Amino acid sequence: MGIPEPSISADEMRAWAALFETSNIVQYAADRNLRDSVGLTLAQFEILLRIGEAGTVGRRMTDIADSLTVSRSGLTYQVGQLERKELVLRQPAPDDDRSVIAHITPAGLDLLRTGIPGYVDLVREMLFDRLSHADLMTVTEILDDVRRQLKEQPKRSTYRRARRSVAQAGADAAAAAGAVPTTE
Amino acid sequence: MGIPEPSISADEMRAWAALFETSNIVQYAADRNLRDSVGLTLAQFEILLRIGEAGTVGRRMTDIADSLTVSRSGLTYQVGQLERKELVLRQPAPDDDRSVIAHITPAGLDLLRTGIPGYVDLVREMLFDRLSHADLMTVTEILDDVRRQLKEQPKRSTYRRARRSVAQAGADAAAAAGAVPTTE
DNA sequence: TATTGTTATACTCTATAACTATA
DNA sequence: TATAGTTATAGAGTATAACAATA
Repeated sequence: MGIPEPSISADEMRAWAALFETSNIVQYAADRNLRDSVGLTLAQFEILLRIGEAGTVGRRMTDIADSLTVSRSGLTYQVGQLERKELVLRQPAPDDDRSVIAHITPAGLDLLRTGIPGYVDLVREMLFDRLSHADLMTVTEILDDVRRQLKEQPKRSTYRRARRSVAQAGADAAAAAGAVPTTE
Repeated sequence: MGIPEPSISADEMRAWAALFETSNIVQYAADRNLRDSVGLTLAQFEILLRIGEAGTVGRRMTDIADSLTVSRSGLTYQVGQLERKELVLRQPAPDDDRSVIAHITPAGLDLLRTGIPGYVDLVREMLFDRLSHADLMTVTEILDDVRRQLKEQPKRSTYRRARRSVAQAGADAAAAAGAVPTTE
């Protein structure tokens, strides 16, 4: 009766549900928060963060795409949105005429300065205030390791169409990680 | 120079990045996998899972919306898609004439039977094969606790528009968790 | 009056593939 | 030939608010 018994253990499914739901809840809240505070979606804010982190040298489009859950055409669209708001400026790369470097503008920097504190507070309130520091470190160690493994995979921007296996879909998706502000 | 120093510790930010990216990578892969194998998005598959889990009694629309990252109008749209594919059937609730109960059809059950093994395999390959059972249990305990706390918040379906604080956005988002197949 | 669910509108985003230009 | 990036098109999804019906 009902759906078939999954071949995965109940423990594993609870783990996946906890990871999945916790992450989604916080991401959803962050998206709402950022739309209100700075008028960008979480995805756009992350892109801007990546560009802002690069400082004055800017960042290549492909380089950005490789670290995010966007296809290259999707990135073109989103960076276009940021450029329309004058938060970002695109310029041809000096060394490779095929490449484009995205630079953050003063307005873009201002927006980051406005948005980051709320973003960071939200994540802390929803996540870290509910965890001991020991638990925090434990989760980080474990998940950071998994994440690193998943990212050691073919880049999404280089991906070429072909019949996909589950493994390939996984490998492909490894490049689809979202950006997050780093403290360094 | 560059973006301002976040007020959150580097440890905390690494934790958030690990959680965020790991979850996104696997979700992205699962979405691709399910589109290929059964022609549904991950979001649609989750909705179908929730309805399927309810068995022959079906499940109220609001009840479904409260456990997912969809607004009620969004759920109406997605369930409409599922109904168009004849995977689901909507009927008025016998006890409350305002309510609608979604029932899974035989075709819907077949689709779940087809899609679940690949979904489950993918999650295991990407996540659990890289974790010891002890680590798995540790992460689950910690995150499951956080998730439960986040979900003890006002329901999304009941949400009424108002000026939002960060805390409210968080509370609101607590209802936005994604569904995951349970083994029981 | 509050809740359930749907609808309508407009908009944002994504997928896909084709296309240009450079390496 | 492969890579970088853009574009074009169409379709999918979302947010918002308004709406009808019932509690």
